[in-house]
Amino acid sequence: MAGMWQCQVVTSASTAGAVRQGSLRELNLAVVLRRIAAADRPPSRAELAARTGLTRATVSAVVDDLIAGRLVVEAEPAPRTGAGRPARGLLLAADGPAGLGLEVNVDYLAACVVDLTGTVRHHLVRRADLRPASPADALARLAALAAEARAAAVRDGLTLAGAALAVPGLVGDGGLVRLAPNLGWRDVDVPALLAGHPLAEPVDGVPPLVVDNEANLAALGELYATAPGPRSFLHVTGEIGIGAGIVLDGALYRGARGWSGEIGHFPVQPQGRPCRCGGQGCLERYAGQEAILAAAGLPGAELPADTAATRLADLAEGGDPATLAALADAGTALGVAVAGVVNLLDLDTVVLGGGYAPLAPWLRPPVVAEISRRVLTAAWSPVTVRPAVLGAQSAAVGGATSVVRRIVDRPVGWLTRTP
Amino acid sequence: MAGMWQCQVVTSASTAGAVRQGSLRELNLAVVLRRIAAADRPPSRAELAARTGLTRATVSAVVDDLIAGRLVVEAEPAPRTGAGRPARGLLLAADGPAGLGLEVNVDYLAACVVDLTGTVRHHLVRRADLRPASPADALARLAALAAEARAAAVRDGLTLAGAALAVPGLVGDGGLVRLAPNLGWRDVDVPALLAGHPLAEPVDGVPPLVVDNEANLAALGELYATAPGPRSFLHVTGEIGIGAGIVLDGALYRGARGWSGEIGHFPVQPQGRPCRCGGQGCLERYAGQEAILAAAGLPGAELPADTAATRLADLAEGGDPATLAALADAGTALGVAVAGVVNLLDLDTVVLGGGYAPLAPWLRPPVVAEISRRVLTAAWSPVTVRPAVLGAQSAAVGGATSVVRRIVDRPVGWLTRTP
DNA sequence: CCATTTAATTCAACCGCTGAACAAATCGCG
DNA sequence: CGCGATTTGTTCAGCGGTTGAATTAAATGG
Repeated sequence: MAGMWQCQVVTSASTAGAVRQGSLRELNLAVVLRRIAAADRPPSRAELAARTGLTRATVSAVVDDLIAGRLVVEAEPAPRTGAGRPARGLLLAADGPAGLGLEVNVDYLAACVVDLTGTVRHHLVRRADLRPASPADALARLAALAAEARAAAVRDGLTLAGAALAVPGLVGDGGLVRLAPNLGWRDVDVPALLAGHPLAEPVDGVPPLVVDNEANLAALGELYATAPGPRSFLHVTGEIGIGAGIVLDGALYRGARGWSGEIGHFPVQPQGRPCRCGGQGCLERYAGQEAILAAAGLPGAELPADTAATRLADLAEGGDPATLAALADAGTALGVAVAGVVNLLDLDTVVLGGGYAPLAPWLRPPVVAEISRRVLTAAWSPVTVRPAVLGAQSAAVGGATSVVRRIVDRPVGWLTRTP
Repeated sequence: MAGMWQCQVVTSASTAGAVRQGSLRELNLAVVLRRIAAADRPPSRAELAARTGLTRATVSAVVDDLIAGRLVVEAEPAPRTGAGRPARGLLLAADGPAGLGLEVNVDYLAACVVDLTGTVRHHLVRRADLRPASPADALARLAALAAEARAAAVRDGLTLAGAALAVPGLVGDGGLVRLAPNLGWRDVDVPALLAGHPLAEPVDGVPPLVVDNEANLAALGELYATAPGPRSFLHVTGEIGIGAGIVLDGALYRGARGWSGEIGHFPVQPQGRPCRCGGQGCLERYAGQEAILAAAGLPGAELPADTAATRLADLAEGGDPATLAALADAGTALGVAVAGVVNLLDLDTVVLGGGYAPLAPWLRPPVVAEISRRVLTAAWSPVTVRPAVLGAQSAAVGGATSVVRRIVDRPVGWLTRTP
C-alpha cells in the first residue's frame, strides 16, 4: 500500500464471470475454511463470525456444509474458557482429502502424501540415476512409486484429491515438458506417457495430475510451511541449474507462459565465462553446483545434488580454504543476482532452497553484503535472507500441499465432487 | 500490499473478508461496467447478459443503477441490426466522473483531465526548471496548475473523482516522497505541504490525492491506452534515472513496500563504472540520459529530458557516428538488463517509454539482440519490444486514467458517494 | 397486416444472508 | 445446591438480489 494514501482495497473483483447467487455461498465457504486453516488454535463458530464479519447463523450454516463434506471436524476436547457455554473448536479434517506430490529428478524419485492440515503423512524416496533412463521408463518407475504412496494413503483412510509432479525443467501447457536439460528430456508429453496408468486418467476417485517446475513447487512448499510468514518472497533453488520461484502476495507468479524464475542466466559478469545458453557470465557459471565444485577443487561434478551440497557443507565446516573461497565467490555472484531481483520486485525476503539450504551459513553473508551494497531501499527496511525450512525434496511436499491448498481456497470444488 | 486496485482473482488465497449480501450487487456492478468499458462497440443489455452469464433481468437492474449514477448512457443512434427489436447500445458516460492527473518533474509541471471513456479532455504543461525550487514552492505552482485544470473540467460539466500525482522518486505511505534525487527532494510530505490547498482536503467535491512513482503511472497509462493489449509487460522509462513499471496480469505490481521497478541499478557490468548507489556497473551508468549524452559527445548534461531525447534522435537521424555508437551501447546495456527481467518474469512484451520512446528505432535492435541471445524461452515464443504509445508526460495521463479506472473497477464507491 | 424475431421489463419464486429471539451449556456467587 | 450471568450455537421470519418465465416493446419480412 505504499505510495498510496486514502487507499481503498478492492475485495476480490474478478474480471472473469458474473457473481451468481450460488457464488455467495461458494465464496463464504472459502472464507470460513481459510480462516480455520490459518488460525493458530481451533476457532469457534462465534469467533469465526466475529472475525469474518458474517453472522453466527451464516457461519453455522457454512460450517455445517464443511463438516458434511469431511473438510472440517469439531475438536473433541472443548477448550475451557471463562464463563458461558463452552465453544466447540473447529479443525481441518486430517482424514479427508489429501494431496499426492511427486518428483522426478536427476538422481531420485519421490512421492509424498500430505493431508488437509498440511501434515506429511507419507514420504517415499527412491535413489536412482535417471539420466540414462528414457522418459517413459522414468515415468513408469514413478507411477509405481505413486501407486505405493496411494496405497499407503488409502490405508490411512485418506482420499487423494489430486497430484502434482515436479520436474527440473520448463513445463508447457498440458503437462508437456519442453526442456529438462539435466534429465535429458525434450518435449516429453507426461500425460501421454502415463496413459493407462491410474495417475493420468481422472476416472473413479483417481486424481488428475498437474506438472510443474520443481522450483515453483518448492517455493509454494516454503510458502505453506512458513504460514503465516511473508507472503512475498524469492525462493532460489540451487541444483545443477539455478531456479527461482517467485511468490507475490501469497500466490506463485508463473509469468506469461509459466516460465518465470529463470534466474540461472542472470548476467553477473557480462564479459565473463561463456554459457551454454549463448550468453556470457551467467549466474549458473558462478553459483551453479558444477561451478562451486570445480572452484572447491572437487572432482565429482557427477555427484548427486544433495550429496554435493552435503560434501561442500562438510568441507566448509572443517574449514577447507578452497571450499570456503568457492562458497564466498558463489555467494557474491548469487548476491549480485538476488540484489537485482530485489531491486526490481521490492521483496523483503529471500529464501535459499534446494542445494543452497545446507550451504546457507556460508552463502548468506556475501549475499547479504551484495544486497546492502546494491539495494537502495535496504536502508529503509532490511531484506531477510534465510535457508528454506523444508530441506531437499521440498518440491514433492510443496506439490502435495498445493493440491490440498487448492481445496482450502475453493472448497466447493471438493464438496460438489464427493458422492 | 501489492496494489491499489489490483484485480484479485476470486480463487486466490486472499485473506479478504466475507461476502455479504450487498457484495453481490457491488460485484455485479463492476462486472457489467467493466464489460461495457472493454467492449469495442456499445453492447446491449441482452449481449451483456449473454457474455457475463447473468440474467437479462439482473443486467437490466444493474444497468439502471449505472445509468442513475451517471456512469453509463444509452447510445442514441440505435445501430441497425437484423430483425427484431433494435438493441440499445450502452456507453460509458463522457460527462460523469473524471480523473485529474498531475506530474511534477525536473523541468516541467503537468496536469491533465481524463474522462470515464479514457479521453484526455485537457492537458496543461508548464515548462520550468524545478530543481532550484523548494518542494513547497513547486507544489504551490502545481496546485495553481491543478486549479486551472479543474476549472476547465468543471466548465465541461465533469466531476473530478480524484487525483493522482506522479513524482520521479520513491514514494512511501501517506504520500511521503522518501527520495526524488533529480528533484533534490528527500522526505517531502506532499499532503502536509498542500494543506489548505483544495487538492489535499476531501471536502466538497474536491478529490483526495494519491502520490505515486512516475514510472508506475506511465506503465498504467500504457496499459490503459493499449487495452485490450498485453496484460503483462515491462515498461521502461528512460530519463535521468531509469525506472520500470511492472504490469502483471492487468495490474501494476508495486512490491512489498511500493518500491518495485528499480531497474536503474541492474548490474550490467559488475566490475564496471562506479555508481552513486555504491554498486558498480549499474545500468544507469550506461543507458541513463547523462551516460548517453556523454558518450555521444554532447556537452549539455543539464538538458531537459525530452529535449535531450529529441536532440539525440535528431543526431541519430542525421547519421552522427558518435550518437549512433552511444545509442547502440546504451541499447546493449539496456538489453542485458531487460533480458534478465524477461528471464525472471517471463514477459512477452517490453515497452520503451519516457525518453526512450523517441530513441526506440536505435535502441530496439540491440535490445532485441540481447534478448534473443540471453532469453532461453525466446525460441518458443518471441518477445515484443516496442515504443510507448503515449509519448512524454504519459505519467500524468496514466495517473488521471487510473483515477477513472478505479471507478470502473469498483463503481459502488462512486455510486454511494454522489448526492 | 400479421407472423417472426430479438430486446427489455415485470413478477412470482427462490436462495442465502441478517437480525433477533431462543435454547444450550458452563461459571460464579450466594 | 440453585439461580442469574454469560457465552455459544440454532431457529426462524424478513429481506435483498438473482432467477426464470411470461409479457410487453419494437423492429423486419413476406
